[in-house]
Amino acid sequence: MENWNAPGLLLAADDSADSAFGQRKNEPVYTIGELAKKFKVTHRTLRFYESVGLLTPLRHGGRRLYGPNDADRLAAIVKVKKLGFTLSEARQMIANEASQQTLKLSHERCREQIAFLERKRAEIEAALAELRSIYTLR
Amino acid sequence: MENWNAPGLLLAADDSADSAFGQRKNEPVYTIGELAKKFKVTHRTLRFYESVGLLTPLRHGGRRLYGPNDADRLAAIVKVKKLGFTLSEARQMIANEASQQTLKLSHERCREQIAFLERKRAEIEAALAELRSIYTLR
DNA sequence: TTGCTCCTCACGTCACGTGAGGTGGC
DNA sequence: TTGCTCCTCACGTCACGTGAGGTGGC
Repeated sequence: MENWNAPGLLLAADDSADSAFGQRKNEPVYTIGELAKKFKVTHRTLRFYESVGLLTPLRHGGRRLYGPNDADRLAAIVKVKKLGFTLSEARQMIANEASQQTLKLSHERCREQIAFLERKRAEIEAALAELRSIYTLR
Repeated sequence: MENWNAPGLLLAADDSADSAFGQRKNEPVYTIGELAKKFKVTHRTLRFYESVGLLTPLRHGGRRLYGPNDADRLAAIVKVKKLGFTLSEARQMIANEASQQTLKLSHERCREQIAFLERKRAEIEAALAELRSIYTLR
């Protein structure tokens, strides 16, 4: 693929070529459709993230243009969401970070989330057991 | 507790004493607070279920009075929700049933739900693995 | 001219949560 | 009079989904 960092990997050090808009030059730029496809989200999701200030793409004409910074932020958001956190929490965890790959996740908050997901898993397993008994019973 | 059937158990046959309001006589009646406590739901939830036609309690003055039929229906709703179905699905599954304990759950729909919950469980387990690695890493 | 991708409203969805402001019986 | 439980609006929440109606470049 392109020279873009996969989610979870280190961010290439490039502190010299940031433009006035906070976008690095000579790096990939995506339309909304391209970025949506890359991260398996909808156009609507990207516009929604922008409306709540999580993404701030440039514009070319009326069209949105997403640079590497946007892609990095989106990668972080998607990752945090997969861990079961809300967008508000995502906002805090990726705020003011030089590298979005290093999430602001306290030990305490991490414990809580683990406990929360374990409860959810237990609920799902109870439901599965019940459904399987219903299924084989009939 | 009272002579009310626990969720999941058979419904006592009592087709002789239904009043004009579809409530059996000489059987427990609950206020909204009592029913809420019994099923560990909020007042708001019971009012919401009524607003969408899932429950139809009688009234005494302005106050709601829930009879055994309401309790049976609520037991069924709570059970269906625990299996991960929506309220719309709950409505279909308990519609026009002599006994709410026998859910209208087709083999096909049952399979689908099992598959759905297995996917969710896999997502949760992936998240847990990631969170645990983050937790021990720091 | 036709397709494709993009745009901006703006209401809808799901299952309630959360006040505000008030009533009625012990 | 004070508490307690109940009542009815009605807006808020979360994360988008889903049209409607229109634009712009190949």
